[in-house]
Parts: sequence; C-alpha cells; structure tokens
Amino acid sequence: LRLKRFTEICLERVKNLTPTEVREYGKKLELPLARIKKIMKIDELATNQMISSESPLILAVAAEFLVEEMTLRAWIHANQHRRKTIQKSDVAASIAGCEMFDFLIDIVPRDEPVKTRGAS
Amino acid sequence: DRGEARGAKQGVILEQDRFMPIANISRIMKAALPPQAKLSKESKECVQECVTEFLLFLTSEASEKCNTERRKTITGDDLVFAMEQLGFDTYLPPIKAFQKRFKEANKIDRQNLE
Amino acid sequence: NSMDDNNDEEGDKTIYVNPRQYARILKRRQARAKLEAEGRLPKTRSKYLHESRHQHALKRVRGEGGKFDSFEGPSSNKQQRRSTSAASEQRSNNSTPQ
DNA sequence: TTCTAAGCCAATCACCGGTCTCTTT
DNA sequence: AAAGAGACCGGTGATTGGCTTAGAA
Repeated sequence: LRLKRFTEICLERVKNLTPTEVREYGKKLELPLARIKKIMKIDELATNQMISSESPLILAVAAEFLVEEMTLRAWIHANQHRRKTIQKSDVAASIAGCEMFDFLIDIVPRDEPVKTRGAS
Repeated sequence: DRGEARGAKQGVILEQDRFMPIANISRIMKAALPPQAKLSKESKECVQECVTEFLLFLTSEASEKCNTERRKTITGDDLVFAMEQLGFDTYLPPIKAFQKRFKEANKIDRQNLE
Repeated sequence: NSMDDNNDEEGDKTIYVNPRQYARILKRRQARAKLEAEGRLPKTRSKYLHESRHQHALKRVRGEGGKFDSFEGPSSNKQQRRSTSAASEQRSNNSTPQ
C-alpha cells in the first residue's frame, strides 16, 4: 500500500485552481464553516477576538487533511492486525506513530502496548 | 465589574457545538479508504474529538499571538503561521496555495462589484 | 521536551513529544482543565443529540430488514395514517439519557 | 467457533450559509 | 473604507434505530 503518496495528492488537489474554482472547492468542503467558527470561540482568548472569514476556511481544509492522514495510518495499522474494521485502537496507534500528532496525546488514551517494530 | 462578566459565565457546551457532525467526519474517512474498509463507531467519535482538538490547538496558538501583538482579529495568516510554528509542515503547501487563490478570488469579485 | 502524559502527580511515564508542540500542548491542557473546572464539558456522550430526531426515527416506516423505507410499504396493506395525537409538548431541552 | 456491532435505508427539523444592519478596526 | 458580529430567514442534509450479517473475539 502506497502511503507517503498522500502528501503529494493533497498538493495536487489545490495547486491548480483558478479563482473561479476556489469557490467550488470551498463549497465542496465537508466541514461546516459555521461550526468551525463556533469551536474556535470555545478558546478563552478567541471569544473576545474577531475571526476573519478566511480563518474557518483554512481550518476546514487543514482539518480535512488531518482526518484523511489519520485515517490512512489507522487503516495501515488495522491491516497489520488483519482487520477490515478500523477500531479506536488503530486511530490511537496512528497518533502514537506520528510526531505531528503529539498534540492529541491527552485526547486519545495511550494504552496500546504494540510497539512498531523497525520496518525495513 | 466588566472584567468578570466578560468571559466567565456561559452555559454548558453541548456536543453539537463541540464537535463536527459525525456523518461528515465519517464521509471524509470513508473517502480516504478502500471501499471494503469499515469504521467502528468508536473510531469515528475518536477522530471527531481529534478534529476539535486540532482546531483549538491552532486557534489557541494564533489567538495568543494576536493578543500579544494587540490585534483583535484572527486572520488566515495567523493560522498559517501557527501551523508553521506547531510543525504541520506537510499541510502548508496546499494550505498556502488555497489561501492565495482565495485572496485572489476575493480581490476579483470585489472589483467586479465596483 | 519531556512530559508526563498524566496530569496527576502519580507521575511515572515521561515521554518525549514534538518540541514544536510542547508548549502549546501544555497551554491547551490548562485550558481544558479550566473548562472542566467550570463544569462546561459533558464527560459522557448522550445516546442521541435531539429528542425530536430520536422520536422521528422511532416513528419512521421500516422495511423488512429494519431499514428505513419510503412512506408506504410496497406489498400488501393500504397506508394507514397514524395521526399521533401525542398531546404533550416535549421541552426541546437536551437531557442526557445515558 | 461465538456473538458483538457496522452498514443499510431516507424523512423530518436543527443548522448551515446567505443577506441584512450595525459595530469595530 | 473595509470587514466582522449578530440577527434573521429559508432551504436542506445530518441525524437516527431495527434487522442482517460481516467480522472482531
């Protein structure tokens, strides 16, 4: 399974966009911008600040990437255990296996003992 | 007493306001997977919570920087900068590209309206 | 660059995290703790989010396999309108059932 | 093997996005 | 002058559970 191709694919999805197509891409985003803004407002400081209209858009795109990458890594872990259903433990493993996901350390309980053996 | 009433009292934050819709999360996950893959309910809820933390993680970073620089609006540039600071380097090229095109599009239909 | 992944003083596991995220992780942890202290975060998930949608799901026509189906059953039987005279108005408040 | 739990349907209604006015930067 | 907050509104897709059986155990 080709895994690190992921980042390149993300780039390809955005790099050739005419200004007209940006609107379409904005519409195609899965995550509702209104709720992203609402979640931002949970932050203590941000509640008293204003939020530019592009901020939720940026976060929507970024969050979509995050979910895709996390899911893909989780799927790899599920496959290593010969499973076709992604479990929470797979998501936890994908988080543990990537330094970029360290910020989720409190969100997902780290009780997975499975150590990733050194791949070739 | 303005300092107290400002940030203190708000109600309980309910699930609809703390998480992205589960169906949307599920769809994004499915799209990234081969069709024979299945998703447990727990895994979906887990990713759902991860997304919220991700949003607040970046927002917190950007928000604090705005505060110290005495600006009162969190801009897209602030969030991009936060992503750089926090090590989300791989997302940056597509994000920056998107932001650039978005600004151009805004510029264009601003001119068209005049 | 090291941190224990447990905020209690029990402190045994210290693990190393991304140094670029370390400071922010700590601040976010504080923010969540404060939010929790103010009692703003439900700690358990409810079975459903909206009472009205829950009731709607229960009332919907189902096919043989338990799936939702279109308004009327395909085979025998005529449609029978059940005008639910459920008089009582549910407060649309969200109680956590579980 | 046993038996838990994910996918499957689509109708209502809470919520999203668009628009307006008013406030802030 | 430019841009966001907040209120309002109308259209719409997320929410939702019982049965089957894939598949976790």
